[in-house]
Amino acid sequence: MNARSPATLVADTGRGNEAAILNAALDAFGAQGFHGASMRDVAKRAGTSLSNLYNYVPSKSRLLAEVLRRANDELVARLRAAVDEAGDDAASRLREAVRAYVRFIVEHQVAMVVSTNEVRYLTGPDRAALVAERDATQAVFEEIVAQGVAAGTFRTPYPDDAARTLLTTLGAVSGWYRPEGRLSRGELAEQQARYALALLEAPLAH
Amino acid sequence: MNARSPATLVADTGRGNEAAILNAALDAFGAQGFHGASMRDVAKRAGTSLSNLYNYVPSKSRLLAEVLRRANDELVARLRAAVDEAGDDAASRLREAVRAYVRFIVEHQVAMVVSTNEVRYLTGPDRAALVAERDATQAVFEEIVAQGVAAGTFRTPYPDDAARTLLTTLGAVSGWYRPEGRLSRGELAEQQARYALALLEAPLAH
Amino acid sequence: MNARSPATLVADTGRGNEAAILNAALDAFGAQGFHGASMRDVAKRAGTSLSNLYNYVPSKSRLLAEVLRRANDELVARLRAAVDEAGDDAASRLREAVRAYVRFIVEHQVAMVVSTNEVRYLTGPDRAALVAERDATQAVFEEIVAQGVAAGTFRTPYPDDAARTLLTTLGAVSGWYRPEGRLSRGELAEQQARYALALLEAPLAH
Amino acid sequence: MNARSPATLVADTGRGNEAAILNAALDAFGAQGFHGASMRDVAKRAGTSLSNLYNYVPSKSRLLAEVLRRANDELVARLRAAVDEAGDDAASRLREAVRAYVRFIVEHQVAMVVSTNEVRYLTGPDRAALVAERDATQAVFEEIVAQGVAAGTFRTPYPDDAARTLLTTLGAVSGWYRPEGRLSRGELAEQQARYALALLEAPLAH
DNA sequence: AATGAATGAGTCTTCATTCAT
DNA sequence: AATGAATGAAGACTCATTCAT
Repeated sequence: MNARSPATLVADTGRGNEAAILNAALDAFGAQGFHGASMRDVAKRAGTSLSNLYNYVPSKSRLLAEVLRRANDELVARLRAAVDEAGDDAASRLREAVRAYVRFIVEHQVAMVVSTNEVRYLTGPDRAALVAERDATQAVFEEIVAQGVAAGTFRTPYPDDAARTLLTTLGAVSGWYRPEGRLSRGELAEQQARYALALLEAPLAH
Repeated sequence: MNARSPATLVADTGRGNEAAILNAALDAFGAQGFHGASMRDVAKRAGTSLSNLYNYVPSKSRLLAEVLRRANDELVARLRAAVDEAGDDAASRLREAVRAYVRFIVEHQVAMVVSTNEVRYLTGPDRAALVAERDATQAVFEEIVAQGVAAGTFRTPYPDDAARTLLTTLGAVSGWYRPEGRLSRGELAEQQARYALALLEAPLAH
Repeated sequence: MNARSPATLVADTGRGNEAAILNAALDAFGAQGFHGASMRDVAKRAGTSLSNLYNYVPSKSRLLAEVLRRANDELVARLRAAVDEAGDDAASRLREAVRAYVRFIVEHQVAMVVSTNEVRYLTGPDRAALVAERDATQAVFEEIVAQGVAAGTFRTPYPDDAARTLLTTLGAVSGWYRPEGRLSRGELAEQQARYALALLEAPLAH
Repeated sequence: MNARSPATLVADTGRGNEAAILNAALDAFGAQGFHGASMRDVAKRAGTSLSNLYNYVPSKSRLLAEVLRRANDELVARLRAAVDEAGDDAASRLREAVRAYVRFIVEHQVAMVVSTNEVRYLTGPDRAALVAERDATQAVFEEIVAQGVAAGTFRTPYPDDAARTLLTTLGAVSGWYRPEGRLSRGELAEQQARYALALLEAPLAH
């Protein structure tokens, strides 16, 4: 799988059509929304029969939940790895976090779109689990912001809301990013990193 | 209607149940999404019969279109008024635009949520019309950014994408704003204005 | 409607297809059982479309409940009327009750069959309501039995269980009665009345 | 297995899961009816997989047939044995037959319930076979009745229908019997025997 | 004998929409 | 402008059954 091509989120799980189904669900929900996509649509995309879906997943909403869980797992893992490998100072850690985030969006745009738009249709424990994972993502950024503010690197007067604002801004990238767009992946990451630092009122070189 | 309380978007139109239906549609689409809400849901919320809906609106998608059009009209009007009344310099015009935007969100949160999440389900001319209106909104900000960059007030190296980023960031406020939240409406506007100026790399007083 | 021909249970209700639907449901449930009959079957029998059913009834089980309720109402009403019109002594009151019961079975055999076999598929309040009505039916007989025992007319040592046994025995008639059978309606009633009196150990003329 | 506790109908057959499956089917059909119970339900109750069912039974309806056949075999066998061991006179033979019947119901209530309610869903030869067995059961009672009538012991004017009425009355016991009920097994048998004799208008000691 | 994956027909129910009144 | 009745297509999900292993 070329790193440049939009990778499918779920690799073969060694269990029949499972991966195909999860990826198909992601695509279907991305293209038509959770309520706009039917289980038949998903089955068609997965190249299997409608009823066979239910050998893998007990319901449509659990299918959404499963797909979102996997997407978030992947995102969180990437973020943590990126931050861990970055240097010590807040600015470079932030930069690496943003880079990883952008990379995830570029490679799994649909996953991000679905993640952003369809979580609201989760209910009960599935919703709670997802919210918890989102909080974990946010915590990564909150910690960096706190560190930078403590060090005097970030001078924003609203550090408390900054991480959330950052995340929604970043997440929104999945709404308009096009592979054939003006900016390369690297430039996009650079741009978003600069936006992030500016938002936090880090001193910038002009 | 007290300006502080969440106002209904559509005031009485002098045509039977029209306003009730449009507002009901807004609420229904906001609560369950376009495909998740049924015409029956809308009728119930509007306090009328299912079939009577079709005396006012020819189809469900036209209902969405109509509702979104009104929301956008209102938003654009407010933005233009705010910018016109502001001073001449880019920074204060931006500040007023952000203020107006935040005020709209606070007063018509559901309208903003629906506007953000459900446009994708419009098709054909309805979609085109809406996109055009959105572009008008964006143009307001683009013009301010261009002005500020020309005047050297905004030093962002990415002025082209800045307006869009600004708008999505602002729009996202509708996703988390709660009337009972920590910040007052004024403080929220102030915060968002500061974020905006920071993003554009306007010199800030520390 | 000739009293000799099997009458439909529900007469025109003045509300569209309602009567047709309820009678169709009765027939369908009678012929194939509650779970064996599909809503499509009911619709077909009623001469309307599947979806139109739901303009009259919210669910399949509520349809069963409604049908059973009406059948029981009719039965109870007939029983009470018959007993009221009978003389004072237990034996003749019993005889009239049995007669009325048999007449109901003959005229509404399917209703009785469904009533006997499909109540078990009711749940919740629908079940409770039906059970209550059944108890009302049983109470009619219990009272007669108690009266007869008190008067010394009925000498059974098991008066407590007699009413129930009587009712199930009578109800079972709906399982084998055939209009073209050996016994006329009157003879059938006479036979069942004699069985009933014998069961209660009333002195019989030999 | 304690004779007092409700025994499973089918003992180990020495063929893998066969007994478990047949007993599970009985329970499932008893709890939800033939059409209300799915093969999946049966498999779950049997503790095996859905597809494994088909290694023992070719279809759902044959499963019902098999189960009913075994139940009836057992019942007929018990009846015959009881009658054979009884004395010569009709009254005591009837008494023993009723006793055996009640004992069967108490020990295999579910089997009786299914037998009563679900035969109607059999078709073709399965149905014919079952009907034949039922006729055998009825014949046992018919013969006793005939004998008693001939001897002047039973004075009912309707001997022809008496056996059937007796059997449905007895069978209905399975519909309301509860192990924790007021009457012991012996008392229940006694009560039903008395009902039977009364129905046949045998002279009773008062 | 046992399983998990697969399927096509069928389940109940809801959909957006139309029509007669 | 307003309603209740009506409809055909589609919704999610389950059915009994088969097949490869």
